[in-house]
Amino acid sequence: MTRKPPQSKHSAGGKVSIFDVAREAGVAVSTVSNALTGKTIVKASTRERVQAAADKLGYRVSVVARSLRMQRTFTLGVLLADVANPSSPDFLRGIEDIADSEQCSLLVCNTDGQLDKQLAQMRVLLDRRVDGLVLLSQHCEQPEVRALLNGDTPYVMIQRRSLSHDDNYVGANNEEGIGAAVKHLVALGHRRIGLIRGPRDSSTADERYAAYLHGLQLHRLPRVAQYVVQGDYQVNGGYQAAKQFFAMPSPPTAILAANDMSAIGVMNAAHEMGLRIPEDFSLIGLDDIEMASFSPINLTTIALQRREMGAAATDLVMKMIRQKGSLKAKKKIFPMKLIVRGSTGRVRED
Amino acid sequence: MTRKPPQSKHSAGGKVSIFDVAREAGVAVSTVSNALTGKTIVKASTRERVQAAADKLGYRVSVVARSLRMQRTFTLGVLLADVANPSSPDFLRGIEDIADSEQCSLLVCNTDGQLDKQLAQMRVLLDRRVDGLVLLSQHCEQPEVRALLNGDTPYVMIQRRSLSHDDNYVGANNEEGIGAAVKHLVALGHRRIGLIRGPRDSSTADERYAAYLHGLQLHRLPRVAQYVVQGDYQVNGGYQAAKQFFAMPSPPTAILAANDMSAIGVMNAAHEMGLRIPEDFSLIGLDDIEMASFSPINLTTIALQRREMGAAATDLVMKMIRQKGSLKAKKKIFPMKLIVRGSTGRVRED
DNA sequence: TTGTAGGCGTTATCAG
DNA sequence: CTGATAACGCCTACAA
Repeated sequence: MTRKPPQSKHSAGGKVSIFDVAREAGVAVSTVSNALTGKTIVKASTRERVQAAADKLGYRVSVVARSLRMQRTFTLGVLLADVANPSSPDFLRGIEDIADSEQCSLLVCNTDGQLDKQLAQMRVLLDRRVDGLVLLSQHCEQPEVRALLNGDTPYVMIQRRSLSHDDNYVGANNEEGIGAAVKHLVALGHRRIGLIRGPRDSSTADERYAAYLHGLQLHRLPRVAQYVVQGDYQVNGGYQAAKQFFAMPSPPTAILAANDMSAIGVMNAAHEMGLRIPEDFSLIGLDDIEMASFSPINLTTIALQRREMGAAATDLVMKMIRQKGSLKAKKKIFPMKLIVRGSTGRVRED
Repeated sequence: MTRKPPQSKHSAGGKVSIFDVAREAGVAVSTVSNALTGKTIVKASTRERVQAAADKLGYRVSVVARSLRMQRTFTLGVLLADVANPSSPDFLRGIEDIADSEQCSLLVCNTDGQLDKQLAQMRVLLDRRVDGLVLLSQHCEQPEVRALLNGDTPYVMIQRRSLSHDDNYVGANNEEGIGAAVKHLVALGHRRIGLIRGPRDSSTADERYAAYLHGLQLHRLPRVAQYVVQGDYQVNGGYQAAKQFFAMPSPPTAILAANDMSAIGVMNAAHEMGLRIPEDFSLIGLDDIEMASFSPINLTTIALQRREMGAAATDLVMKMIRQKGSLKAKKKIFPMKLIVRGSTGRVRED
């Protein structure tokens, strides 16, 4: 029953609050709230008066206060390995497309692929009470990660699928993409096809490896253990792998790189060793980052619909947010398409 | 087991609050707050008890509530033209470096270089009460922008300087960078140097244009109006410009591109026209994005310390935040360095 | 249609 | 050292 001292306790800190607008417009705060959030319940004339008062005072709603009250922050957390990786921004744009249309903002974090950083960033995001989480190529089997994901914050995985848990998941049809690539190479006469694998603890890298093996089998090509080298999705990994390949007595005549960046690494190595592409060997990347299309690179690659995937993932999260968590995990798999450019050619006659 | 009987008015929504921890630990909420935020005022034994209770309940502070109370969101807003531009992520990493170390998160927005989008995003960021703003290559002279910047939210401009206002500013020494490039070309015997300009309404593009003119003057080269073509910092702009150049009866023997992406556009055009670099003409980019160093590109370019610039800018904002706005605008100019690679060579003897 | 009051989860201010 | 309590700015029953 403590009656509040109902006068000018507000507008003290310089910032103008909803109270000030109410006073200026001569209405109650609830009316201001209703008017400004476009509720049809307020009379047009009242709304105009409120709007005028708000404009006059330069009032801007505090999303912080609204978030606390509504238990909703209109914010999504995005976890990337690295924004600087050329394929990340495309996913991000897709995520943003949907987030924007849903009045949500994006809290973007880099993890550099390190588990401890990922955990720290996830905790920050959760403490900030983001409405949802979009996890791009993140660790997803580690128990600490699962523990954090166990809360009631909706999330979706992109390009990393858990075997033991049923998550929202957006990925690509690796079987299809890699299959087309192998087929393309075989058609050009290649029989010794090297693979630069993606990093460990990556379901996507595993899938692609399996697809590669399957491709070989399909075309009755021998499996040569040496022809599979571990990469890291980076230029350097591709460079090292290429060095390794070309030190072999009988090197592959074609290389399937884990991604375009790895393929670039191969190009660097080739240049250094005086090998020409596709005259001396063929090369296929994966991602179809913009760079791959530039004349000097001109890389045959397997395209990923990154922007669409980001958008689809975010769509899924938004749905879960709206449904208050009572939505069972959905999966969405996007097609992959082989883009033939200049880095592949007929096998050289030895 | 996670569900508790609703005995208190708190902990109703499933989320455990500071009240629950207080009850569990048998102390007051204020003590929990003090203990968990590491205030030395609490006795060690109490702190441990509180910590144990918090862990047991899985308590996580609500940054939302804290933000409302403290009038500080520990959030910075970042405005980019486009994350997908290869130079953006490097700035972003620099910004993140500092933000992370200051426990701040980043709200990242794209504006696509459009004024209306920029204004909308700024409003969103301000409504969210970000502690500070980092504006990368954004419009900064428009009155609507100034009006928004007029509030008490600290901000810093990167690569866009206002003539009429005294802002925090982080930029690069364009005079130095362009100067070195022109000098390099002149030393190689070039006397017809073309410039692909950056977009309009960009102080940086203006500065670089001025530096180019100054460079010509310094080496007593004639100013040829035709040799300056408008670009857009994109591949296509560079492509178009190159087409324009090589349609001239006496085209430039060297091209200075507004940035590396424009230079790539020139490379694409050259390839199409059967022109070789640097045999037929020399090319210099600007930014030194990673791509520029890849063997197939191998672009001579003017390097920008993007990550450092992002970090410096964020440092400035953080300082302003701490000083509660009573800090006069600072400027920081970073050096630019010419990186000579394979796209420049001696002028061809005609 | 409009007004009143309570509470979202914290931290800061005091009083013990 | 610890505890009670008042804001922070907003939305939303519910009352008028």
